Amino acid sequence: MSRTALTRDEVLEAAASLVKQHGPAALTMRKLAAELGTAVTSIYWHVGNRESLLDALVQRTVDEMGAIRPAGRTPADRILAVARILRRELRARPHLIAMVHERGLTERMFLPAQQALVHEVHAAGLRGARAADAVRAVQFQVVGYLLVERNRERAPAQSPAESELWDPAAAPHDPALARALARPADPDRLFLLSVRALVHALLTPDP
Amino acid sequence: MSRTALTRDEVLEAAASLVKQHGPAALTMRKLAAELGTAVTSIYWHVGNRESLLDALVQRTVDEMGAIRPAGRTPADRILAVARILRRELRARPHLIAMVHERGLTERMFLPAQQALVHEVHAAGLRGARAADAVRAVQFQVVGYLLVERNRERAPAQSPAESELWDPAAAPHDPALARALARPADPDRLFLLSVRALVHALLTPDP
DNA sequence: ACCTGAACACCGTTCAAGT
DNA sequence: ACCTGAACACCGTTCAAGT
Repeated sequence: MSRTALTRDEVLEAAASLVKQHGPAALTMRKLAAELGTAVTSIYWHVGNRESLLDALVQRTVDEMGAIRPAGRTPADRILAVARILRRELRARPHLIAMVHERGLTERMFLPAQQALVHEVHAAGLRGARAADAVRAVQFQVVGYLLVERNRERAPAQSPAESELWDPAAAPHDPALARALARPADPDRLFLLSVRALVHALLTPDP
Repeated sequence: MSRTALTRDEVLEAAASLVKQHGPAALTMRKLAAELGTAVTSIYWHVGNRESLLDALVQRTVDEMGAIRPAGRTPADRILAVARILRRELRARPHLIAMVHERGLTERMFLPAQQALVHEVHAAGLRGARAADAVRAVQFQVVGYLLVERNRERAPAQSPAESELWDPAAAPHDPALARALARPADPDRLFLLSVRALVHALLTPDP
């Protein structure tokens, strides 16, 4: 009896900390045991195995995502607010998106956001199947954007970089465009611009 | 001398086949060696190590993505065609997207598409930084959508499924909307709808 | 009820030795 | 130039044995 009794919560806490610091790949049962000062096999008693340990971690975070109360004057503004809130929440948990997705909990995690979107789309006057399409289009766009953004951050330096691909000679007709593409993208601005454009189109009645 | 001489190409071919069938995780050096009928260590002589083997595989596929020649009457139609071509190409290589991304080659792989988009956005009258934003917004949307779609397919059954989350009681004001959200999304339709909406907004001059 | 070490079947990789 | 088996350091997991 070298330490106070190990608890399941203690295991989850230590595992979450390892994942947060170095990503899910760094979470090995042996390192976790070392961190906790116990034998590897004790962990199995508390959480079953590595897979259900990760499941529990993911479930925990999904539960943390509470209701979403977007601010804004118009439905379009509030949809944009939902998108920003989602982005902020997910960026605070950088390893989570992929883990949640792999475990098939994405829809569960986005339910609060989806409900907020349904509300706003309804307020904007959309009904039935058309409203459902709008909700899903926004949801896919936001989640997709976050996946791309996350992957870009995680990826090592691109080679060749966009800056090399777009030297002015590549677009002789529009050097300003070439310069703009050679500069790194501003993810914040591009996110807002994209969502705003999509929402605008979805909420505008067809001609 | 139990077999004809092993070549680097032969190794890549066998590795590609393993990845295509069971995903990158199933590609172990030992299984690959068994498949080829050689000692594990022979593979190292030809390709260095597992990581550079995967690099070579990815590089190979990136090279396969040639120029993109979209058809259509208007720039908007041709941008939509670019999006469809990208979707088709990437869906033909289901394990590739993530692998390319992890290796930081996404921008390289999308260069042909990016050039096609630049051309169309220019044809639509956009210039400079505004054109660059439009190109990137479409690119992010398409890639993001494909990542989400891919993840959905790979993910096991969601629990609870959307159908359970959206029983009619959940949206008393609009039962048609609830029914639509309870049905599984049609990824084809949603993709076209989303891209069309975004492109429409990006190409329309600001009010 | 909780914890342990030994053991098993898998990895990727290195290296000295062969032809 | 090419191939080999032995060996190392790592995995996740099981299990019989302890308290």
